[in-house]
Amino acid sequence: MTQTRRRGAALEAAIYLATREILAEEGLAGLTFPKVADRANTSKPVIYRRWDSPFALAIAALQDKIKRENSGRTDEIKLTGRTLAEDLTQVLKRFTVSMKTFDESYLGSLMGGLNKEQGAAIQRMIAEGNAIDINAIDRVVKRAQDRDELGAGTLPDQVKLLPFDLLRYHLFVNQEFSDAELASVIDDVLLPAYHHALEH
Amino acid sequence: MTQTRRRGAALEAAIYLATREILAEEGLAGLTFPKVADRANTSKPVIYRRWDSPFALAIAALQDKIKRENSGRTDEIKLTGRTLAEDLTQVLKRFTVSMKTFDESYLGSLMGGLNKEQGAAIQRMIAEGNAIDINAIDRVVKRAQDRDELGAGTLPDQVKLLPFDLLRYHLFVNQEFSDAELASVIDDVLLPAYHHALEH
DNA sequence: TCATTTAAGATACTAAAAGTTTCTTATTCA
DNA sequence: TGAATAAGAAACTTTTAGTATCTTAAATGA
Repeated sequence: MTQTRRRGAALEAAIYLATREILAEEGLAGLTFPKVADRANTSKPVIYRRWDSPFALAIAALQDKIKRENSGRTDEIKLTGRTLAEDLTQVLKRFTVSMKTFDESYLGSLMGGLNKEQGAAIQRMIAEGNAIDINAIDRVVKRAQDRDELGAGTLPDQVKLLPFDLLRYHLFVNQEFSDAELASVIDDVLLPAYHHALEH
Repeated sequence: MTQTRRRGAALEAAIYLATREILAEEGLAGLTFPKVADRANTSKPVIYRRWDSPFALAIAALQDKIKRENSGRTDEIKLTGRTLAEDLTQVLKRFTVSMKTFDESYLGSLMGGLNKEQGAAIQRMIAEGNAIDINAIDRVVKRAQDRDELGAGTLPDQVKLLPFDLLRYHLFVNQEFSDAELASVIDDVLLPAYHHALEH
């Protein structure tokens, strides 16, 4: 057996990696210091000396990953599109990519302290809710068409679901969504979108 | 001391209440049977006899609340608006209300196995991200204005943040967001909204 | 109303996991 | 090469989850 002993940055890197693996597999609820020490092939005191709580370690581990894989901020992209649509696509695609190493691990790991089957249970509930919400929008659009406010045709499902997704997101992250903001979304986003898709 | 002993429905109601309180305060990670028994002024065996896991109890407790406070489905509302905007407002306001007793407790509690200060830490990160994203959209809009694709003016912040919020939501709930869907959001929602707000 | 059944609750116990202390020894650096 | 620093092993304490047993209150029904 090679008598080697890691320390400093190399040791911390191993601890962060182990932490992220446990987070991915078991979520925040399953993240304990003994498990981390075990998985990183080190000992408990090493972990206890450095961090105060599993949550603090989780934050550190994820920030470490972001630092390593820094894929750039959305406002530092070189924009090369020739149209508004192309520029928006560039920004949002970059955002999606960086989110996948950020939110997915970061918020995803932290917020979703769920395992596989638990996640599946939640998925079903969301799917049921979506069907109901699409229905609701269909009725609203039908009424608008009947009174000749909108032309014929149908909206894409994700356009129908957009306001519900948006409101749910704000509830998730505990951000207030005021009546004024709701009115703005309706007036500034939904109405233009509906009229664009369902012109006379 | 009154020698009274609850059972059946009354007992379960107290257990559900205790469960929801713990969920709200400590999240799913903090939900344990002994804590519930203690808080509901009953004993551990009562809980262990009825449920297999804290997660199962959490689901039951939240479904119980939904059953009690059933505020109706969004597609069963009596629509009375005289315009598309009014109908949309009715649907989305009702959604917001019912979400507050559904998602907020339901998905919110389950997905966010976080306590108060942990939630606050996440809040700060989101706020930082938002500033960056608003910046990115400002640059995109500026370029479009420079090439005379859009007129003068500014978009409301929540309109700028909308696509980012939407993408984050989908990552949260682990729903794929395909390139085609992204393109549809840009073409069918964002472009009409931007043109509407920033007309020549 | 009283005997019988059912289920709640108290208590003590077991098991497992978290967290701590102490000491040894490998690594680093002057 | 020797002193300082930090890693790792191991034994220990504390806490908490989970279980088993028994007593007794509440419901049921002849």
